[in-house]
Amino acid sequence: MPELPEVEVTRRSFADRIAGARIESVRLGKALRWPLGCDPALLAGRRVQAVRRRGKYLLLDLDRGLLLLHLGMSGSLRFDAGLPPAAVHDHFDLVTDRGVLRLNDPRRFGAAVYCESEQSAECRKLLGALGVEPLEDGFDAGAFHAALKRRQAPIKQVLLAGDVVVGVGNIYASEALFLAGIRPTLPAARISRPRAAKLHAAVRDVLARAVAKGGSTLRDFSNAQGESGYFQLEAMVYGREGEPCRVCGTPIRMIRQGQRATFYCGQCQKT
DNA sequence: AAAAGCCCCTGGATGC
DNA sequence: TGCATCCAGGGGCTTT
Repeated sequence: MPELPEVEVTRRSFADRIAGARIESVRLGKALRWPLGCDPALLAGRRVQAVRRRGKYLLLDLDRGLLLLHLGMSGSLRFDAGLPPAAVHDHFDLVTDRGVLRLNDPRRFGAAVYCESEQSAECRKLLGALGVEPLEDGFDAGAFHAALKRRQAPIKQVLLAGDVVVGVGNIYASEALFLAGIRPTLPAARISRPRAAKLHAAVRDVLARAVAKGGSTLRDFSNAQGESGYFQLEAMVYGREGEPCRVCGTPIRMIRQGQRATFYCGQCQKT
């Protein structure tokens, strides 16, 4: 479910409210992707100072150490005082004096991992290879083009890999390529400078619009206050196999790239 | 170094 | 209604 926009919207929905909160306890449910990495009791008494985002990870800065949270494929966070008792898929509760931060994640691809610091081996293993943030100034069209030049893999898979640019998930990869008029199967290295610039703009545009709208979501996304994205991003191609292209009317095609579905318009994305 | 596959897990939709 | 099959928004790890 969560790509960069959903993670960012989630972050914004509780960052200010949790900043300064004192951790009282941690409750763990069934195992997530990785173990917490420390004795939960060790966290009691620490304070949450800030919540940052790196790619699709959320970083909770504590007065000592930090907590990495990832929503995986099916995770969502809530932060509130007076949450109901933990239910089946609630696998992590950070109980604070201002409320409980709860990770609900049916498929358990998500994670909550404690790191002593951002320089720790554990933290670097998870965050070290991540590419640039698409919505920050470091995302530069020229550098983006140069990075694509070094990759022979299909552009869709390079976008998804996250080592060039982070946060572009399966939905927005298809959407950005449609906006840029680029065929998803095109080897990244074959994209010209002007077309790379167009893709650069498309990635920014689609992600920024989704953040502004409160997180697009095809199904059931809600932020940490339990509010749905009040708007469903109208997908141009994602999930629309066989339906007419919104620009030219040609039926949208679906293919598989690395076990993931890709959608595109054969007419608007000829090369 | 880069690319391609595999796999973790549960639930909902679809088909017989 | 019941059961099998397929599919899902991520990403680290292992193998080529």
